Amino acid sequence: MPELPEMETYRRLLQQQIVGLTITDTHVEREKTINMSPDPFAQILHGSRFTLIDRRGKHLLLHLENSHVLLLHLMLGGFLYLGTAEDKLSRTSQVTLSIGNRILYFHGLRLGYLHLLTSEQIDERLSELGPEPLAPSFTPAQFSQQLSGKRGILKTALVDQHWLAGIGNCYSDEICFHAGILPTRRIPTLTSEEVTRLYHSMQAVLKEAMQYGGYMETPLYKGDGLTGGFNDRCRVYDRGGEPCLRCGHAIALDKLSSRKVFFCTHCQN
DNA sequence: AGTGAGACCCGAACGC
DNA sequence: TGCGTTCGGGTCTCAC
Repeated sequence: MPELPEMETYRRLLQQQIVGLTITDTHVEREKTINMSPDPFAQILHGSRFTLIDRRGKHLLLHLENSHVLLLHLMLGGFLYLGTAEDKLSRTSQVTLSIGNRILYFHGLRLGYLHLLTSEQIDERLSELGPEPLAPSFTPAQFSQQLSGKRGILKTALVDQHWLAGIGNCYSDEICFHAGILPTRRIPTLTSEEVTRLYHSMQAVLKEAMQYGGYMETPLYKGDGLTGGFNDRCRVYDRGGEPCLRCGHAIALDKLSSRKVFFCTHCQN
């Protein structure tokens, strides 16, 4: 579901929309979503100001001036909405934060969570994540070196958050399609030329998706013209049976350890 | 090390 | 219309 480009879109927009503003109220409808009782949660947050919105992999980090950090993972189906009290959706929003004259809704956090942590706890929690695919330090040589130790299937590696942080089911398929390489390939069979192509496709696909605001269906706020612009730009993901946009052959849908894989057998090999 | 299964959770989609 | 059932999907954990 929400992957790096979606979370990065949220990061950019929230950075503009809520940094500098103060939390005036909190509501927790589902206690499991947070990591403490609602009372201390409210006590720490109430009156605190957002100083920075950051992202690591698929996690969003909302930094507060009291040195605490809200760590958000949307998992599947989670989404955010920044609106007024009248905008409250009929579906449950597990946590809401009142910020200025608006409310930040955390919707659909079924398996997702919003944990309030200290900066030390954050470092601990995020230390297991692999490198950021778009970090300048993540070079083609680094990518190639990481792949060289692996014998498994390409897609499995791409979606492994410990190995590389931020890519999920959709973008792994989109990247492989862009590179013309089957996601089901065994890593040792990849030539160095193919590894280089994969690296550049990863950069291109993630950057394009970020530029168009990712594929989230709901805008972050009224008038948000960015979020979801990548929705109809997916080339293979969720297009099983539909014609490939490059060659017209039907997009194949397969399963790889209970995970869907979409690819074009004609354009990818 | 890689792979697969099961658990987690609940809205959505489906079947009758 | 409405009730019950199934399914999905990221991540963690535990087997093999």
